[in-house]
Amino acid sequence: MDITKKERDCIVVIHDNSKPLPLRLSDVAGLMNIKPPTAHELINRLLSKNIIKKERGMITLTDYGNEIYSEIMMAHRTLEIILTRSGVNSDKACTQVEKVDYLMDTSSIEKLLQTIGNPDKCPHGKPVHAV
Amino acid sequence: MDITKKERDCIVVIHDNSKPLPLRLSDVAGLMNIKPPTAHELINRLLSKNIIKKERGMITLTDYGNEIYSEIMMAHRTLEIILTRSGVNSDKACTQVEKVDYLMDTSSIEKLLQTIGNPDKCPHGKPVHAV
DNA sequence: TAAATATTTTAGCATAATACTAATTTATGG
DNA sequence: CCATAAATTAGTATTATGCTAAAATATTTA
Repeated sequence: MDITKKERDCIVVIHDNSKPLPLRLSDVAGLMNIKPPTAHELINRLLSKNIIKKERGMITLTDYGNEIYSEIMMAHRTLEIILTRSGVNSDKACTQVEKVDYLMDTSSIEKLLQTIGNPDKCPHGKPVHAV
Repeated sequence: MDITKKERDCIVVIHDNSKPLPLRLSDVAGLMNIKPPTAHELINRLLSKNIIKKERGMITLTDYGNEIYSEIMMAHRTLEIILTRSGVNSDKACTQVEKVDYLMDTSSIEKLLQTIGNPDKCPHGKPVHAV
């Protein structure tokens, strides 16, 4: 399943801001700096792809959405580690990797991850295999 | 300067097929599997970005276009080497890397390249710093 | 050179992703 | 039940991508 950059960002925003309470459409709009109708459109696309679900206004990732999130994060942290180990500063590494972490196949990323020694922490201290 | 995936592909096609003769619009269309009007549109975008030039129907990269091409190739080969060294097969590495080689900053790629030992050949034997 | 062929360009249209304003509808809370 | 807040719809816009059909240019060749 291919997703766009905005869909990727939306998945990450929903995952990372669902505690203590699940997000509503207006929260997503606020967090993504877009207007509610734009968020509505984006959310509808993610709903139709079965990546998120909405129950009484509460937006959460589906199991499938969580899988996608985990894959994005695995790629993100793997590539981030590779860049920072080469001397790219953390913030720069993060912005660079954000552009590509949702594009590559998990099978290739897994091989990379193994090569760099299966670290369980990324440069920011978050687990490489997030849920 | 940001370019799109199709613009990236067009730059590569123009560079890699300019010998023995420079390409014409219909050649670009043929090589990219798109119809001439679509190629026309794409070529116009690249002309207005000063990436290519057209003289008597002959399409070539500008100096700026060649710079962009070199950066794409440097990123391509750097990432390709990293993937293949992790055990990803050449063809797979290439298709994965094509998705991202035009998106990342050259400064980060240069650091990666240094880390992997500044090889002057990529897995396919082409120089890492192509002109 | 003139006719035939090939190439390029224009016009018109379509889709997907992104984004907005304004208006309407639906919820929620007091 | 009413006021406010949130969500949705309607309408519009832009950029990138892609098409067909037609018109305009070039090029080639007879």
